[in-house]
Amino acid sequence: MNLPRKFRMTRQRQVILEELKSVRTHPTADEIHRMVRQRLPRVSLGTIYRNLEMLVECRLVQKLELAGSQGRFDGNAEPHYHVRCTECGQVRDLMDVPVAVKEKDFQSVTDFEIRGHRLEFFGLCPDCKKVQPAQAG
Amino acid sequence: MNLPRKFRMTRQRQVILEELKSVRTHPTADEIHRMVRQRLPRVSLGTIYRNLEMLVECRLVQKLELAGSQGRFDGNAEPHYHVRCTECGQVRDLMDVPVAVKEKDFQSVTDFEIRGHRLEFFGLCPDCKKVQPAQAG
DNA sequence: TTTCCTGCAAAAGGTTTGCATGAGC
DNA sequence: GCTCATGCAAACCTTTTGCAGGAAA
Repeated sequence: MNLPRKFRMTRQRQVILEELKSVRTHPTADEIHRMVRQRLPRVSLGTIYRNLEMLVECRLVQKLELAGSQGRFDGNAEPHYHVRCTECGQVRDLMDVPVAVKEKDFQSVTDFEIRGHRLEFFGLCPDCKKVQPAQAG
Repeated sequence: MNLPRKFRMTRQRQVILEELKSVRTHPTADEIHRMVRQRLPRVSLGTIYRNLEMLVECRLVQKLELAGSQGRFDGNAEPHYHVRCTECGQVRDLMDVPVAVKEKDFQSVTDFEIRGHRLEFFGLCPDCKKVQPAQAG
């Protein structure tokens, strides 16, 4: 991993990145803190936040600002969509989607200059689907 | 406005709803507090939050969980999309969009049961566009 | 040996909650 | 009069920040 010069590759930074790349669960800062603490027990939550911010800036990681109070982080910096389970809160990737949102199609109905978009699906994950099978209220 | 029985129509509740319906700016709780305080000077922020939560529950209002730290509220409870200015933070409606996101198209790439989606555009509002006209970094 | 980075702890925002008083119905 | 709702203030939760000591390069 080559960071832009001026940044140092510290042990904390390296472990945060490794842990984040190793999961597909889009953890919160607090969850990352718990993961990293198993390898570096003295790491502080402040360090997690500062490093995540830097990794986002370097485009090694992306921050997901989905519904819900906490920010989540994705070790895959490529733009892609997500589904969130409204019951248990877990977030998963939507890869290889067959269609795309074309920003051009929406440019005609606004005087804003559109530069990007964010699409998030919500519903029930396989496990929560078993518990609430049908279209409950 | 007919609230489900058990809820009372208090002056505070009425004014909050009126103010929210009177604007198209999707204000934050704090902004609503300031608006309502011009008519009810002693209203507290806690009351604003409690009432907004209740109005959302009654589907008279919708809460927008867009990027950015604060929740925003929309007096139009019909589902529709939004654009947010990345410079000044203002949020506007996107009405009469020519195309729609079809959830069915995305169902094939996930084992979640999709029940809804959220689409948010971001870019520059007309005013901020004047200041940063082109594709600045 | 110069910066940058860390751990710690406190502060900062936004939102929620406990409690005694006040007001719908 | 019975509840529900309010104002106030404190608590809460997530994220940010100040600082003195520590470690990359």
